[in-house]
Amino acid sequence: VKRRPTIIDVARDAGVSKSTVSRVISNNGAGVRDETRLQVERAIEKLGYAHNAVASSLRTDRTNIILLAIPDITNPFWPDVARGVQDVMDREGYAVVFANNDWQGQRERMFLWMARRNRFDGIVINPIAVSEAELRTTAIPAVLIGSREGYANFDMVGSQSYQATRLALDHLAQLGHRRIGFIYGQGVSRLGYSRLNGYLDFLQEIGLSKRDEYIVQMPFDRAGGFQGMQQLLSLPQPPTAVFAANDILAMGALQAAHQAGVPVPQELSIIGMDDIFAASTTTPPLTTVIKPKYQIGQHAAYFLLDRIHKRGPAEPRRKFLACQLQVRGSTGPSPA
Amino acid sequence: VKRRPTIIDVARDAGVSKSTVSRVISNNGAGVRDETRLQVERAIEKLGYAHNAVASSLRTDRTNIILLAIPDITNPFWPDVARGVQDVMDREGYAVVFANNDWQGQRERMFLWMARRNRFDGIVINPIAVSEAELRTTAIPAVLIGSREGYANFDMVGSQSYQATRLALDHLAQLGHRRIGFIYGQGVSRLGYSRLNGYLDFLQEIGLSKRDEYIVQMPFDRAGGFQGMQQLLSLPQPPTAVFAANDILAMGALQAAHQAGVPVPQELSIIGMDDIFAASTTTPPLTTVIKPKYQIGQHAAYFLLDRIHKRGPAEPRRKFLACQLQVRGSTGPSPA
DNA sequence: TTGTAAGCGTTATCAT
DNA sequence: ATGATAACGCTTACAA
Repeated sequence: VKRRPTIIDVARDAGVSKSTVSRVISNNGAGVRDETRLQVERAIEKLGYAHNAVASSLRTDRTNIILLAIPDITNPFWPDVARGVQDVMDREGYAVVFANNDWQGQRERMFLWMARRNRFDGIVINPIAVSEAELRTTAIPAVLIGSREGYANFDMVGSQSYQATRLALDHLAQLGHRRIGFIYGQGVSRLGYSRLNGYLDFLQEIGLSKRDEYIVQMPFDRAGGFQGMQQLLSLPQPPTAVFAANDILAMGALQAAHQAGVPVPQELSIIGMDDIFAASTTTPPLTTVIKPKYQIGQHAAYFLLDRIHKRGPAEPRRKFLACQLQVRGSTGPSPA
Repeated sequence: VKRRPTIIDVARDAGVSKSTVSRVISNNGAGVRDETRLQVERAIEKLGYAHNAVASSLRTDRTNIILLAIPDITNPFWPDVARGVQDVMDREGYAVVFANNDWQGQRERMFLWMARRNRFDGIVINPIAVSEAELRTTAIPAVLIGSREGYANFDMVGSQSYQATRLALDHLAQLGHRRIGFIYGQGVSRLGYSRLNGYLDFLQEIGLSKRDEYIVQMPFDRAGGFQGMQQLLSLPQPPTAVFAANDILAMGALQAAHQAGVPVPQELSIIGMDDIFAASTTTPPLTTVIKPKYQIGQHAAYFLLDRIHKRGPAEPRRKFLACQLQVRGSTGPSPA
């Protein structure tokens, strides 16, 4: 029976005390004579010693693990954000693990509890069901991705989605569209509301009346976009342009138009949001609004680091990055 | 200054010993009088006590966390597999966290070290760079997803990809195709080799000579498929059918065909592999080979649980699930 | 059924 | 620069 070696075994083999071994390992050798350090390193090598982070965490109360909680790993929006988070966190020595909840609130809670029980050092989350109070009782520094009402005490990083909505709708209006549909996702959250508001405000501003049948809410995935568009196309007077709350929905919508034989953009314009990679490869390529995904991830990481190290202002911070219109082939002049 | 409460605080408040508190928490009350248990539970509630899994793990040497290491979170193949793993692991009380390495071997290693240092209980991995030896020194029960040469000591779960390749090529051959191209991914690994072999064997069997210019290796993503197809189309005598090693590549290829104005399937047939959701929504919808993704995940979890609990056979186990042809619109009779 | 006490493998404090 | 020693918060024999 061979136990895993501990620093005590290493200390014995190197002929020093375990404190010295610990110094070599965690302060990477600061305050240790070079010769001694080498001795210890040789012993570590020889015994195949592996640092026990669990014991270390118990003592230091830090794990160097960050949880990134997202609803839908299938949406290519997230990997870009994740890269931003990881690139920053990596440099600071944190590992970022993903927690995908598949739009299930229960799963989201489960992961939050796991993070708490295992004393993860921070959380970056796009919340779907968890309340601010729950997030607070987690007692782990957290920053939110996206814009949410009712999380006044947390840092938040997202994009200017109201502005982004306007960008999209303005584009359609300038092309002469007057019958503009809107497809957005349901989820348990308020996600999409700022876009819905942007949509409603805009209609009013340019003097169009709201038509309830032009607003459809569907599951936040490609199939949802597909269904949503089918529903819009089945109307006696379908819209000539459709704004989808994200590219995934828009791609589903585009697919539905294809299947129904409606030419895009000649008879129907479709615009999305996010600018995921796939948006550029549809037929026709999707007009959309570019969201600074990677930067969102980076800023979330910066905020989180400040929280973890208790530096920076105590009040919650907000950062909403600007978006940009990306015109491609799925939008064109209104047929009317 | 308010410390986080420990079982000692709870014990004091409830007027019992900390062993009793521990029993209430971890054996969920077995061997504790109901009355005492209630007392303890009240104290837990009152103090807002949260179990410290780090301390617990140090003692028990178990964390109840499983690492799922994958190369490319962007590929919708993985979420389905992940769901299979999670659904099984959930029931056993394990949390599954994702480690996405973006095809970077260094990242993969980093996560493996994290899993080791933090004493994760198991690993499900689709390895890209890490060797069997490295995986072994991790000293954590692991099972591999996919079929790989040179990991003789590990359980492996995947699909019958050689058979799957034949399914695809047979379909093309029956449609009369004689000039069949092959696009596969690079990655650092041998991934795709069984498919390459299947391809070469098949050509030989039906009496076609291998044409090197028909075999292209590209990055394992949509852009790779796009480029690969461009390359094939630029040949003096391009293939009439292309087999792509997965749907992502196939979708990129389809896109390239569209852009080049080559009608699919009239002048060019494209077949993929995996049957990710998006494959059914391209124009035309993609003919592909269905892989039992969810089941692969489930079986990997079963194997892993057996390893963790040291039950089941000691020898490495293999499970390769059968695939199935899914004919859609992207394949048709050879134009020749 | 409950309590006592000995670890688990570190890090941090204080001497030397 | 190094060593002794006391935590960190929990689980688990063993005893009562």
